[in-house]
Amino acid sequence: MEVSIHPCSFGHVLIGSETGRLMAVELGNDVDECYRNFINRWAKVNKEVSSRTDHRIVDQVLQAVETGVVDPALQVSLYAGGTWFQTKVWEAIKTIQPGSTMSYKDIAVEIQRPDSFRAVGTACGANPIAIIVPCHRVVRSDGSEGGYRWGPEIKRKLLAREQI
DNA sequence: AATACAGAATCCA
DNA sequence: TGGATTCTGTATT
Repeated sequence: MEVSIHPCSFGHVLIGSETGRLMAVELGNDVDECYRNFINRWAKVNKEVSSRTDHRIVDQVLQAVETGVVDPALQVSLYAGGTWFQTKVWEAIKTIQPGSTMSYKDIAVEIQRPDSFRAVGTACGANPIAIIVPCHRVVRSDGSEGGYRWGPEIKRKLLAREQI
């Protein structure tokens, strides 16, 4: 996987890609924190890391991070390192449109496991592709925001800028 | 083997 | 209105 780290309006963002597809997006306050998050998340998957950069993907991700608009041509891979349950959750999250939200319960129903809403929360926290897989659009069924792996402030900012 | 989580429905006071 | 109880998948201890 080709990994690079860039400054952005949320601090720093780590971008990982492989064979032309986006594999990882991590946030952090500085380069160290980004890389630590990345290592922790991918510890179980034996992946080679190179510092080569896929400029096309980096450009697409940086634009998405800064504007919230994701280039439809961006190829994303959800199938590396997650359990079956997590993969289903991420697939469901990816279909949430900008400006709209779903509850953890909604996601659970969507993946045919209506009682696993609590586990859905855990799976969201394991999302390897920040912002592009819009786990910030998953909120509590009572209307409150719920938690966020990279800090509730970022979740609030992301939701606020998408309000139609 | 037990606990802790980015949640939610239900029961009971 | 608010606390305890139960449910679920994973990681951590």
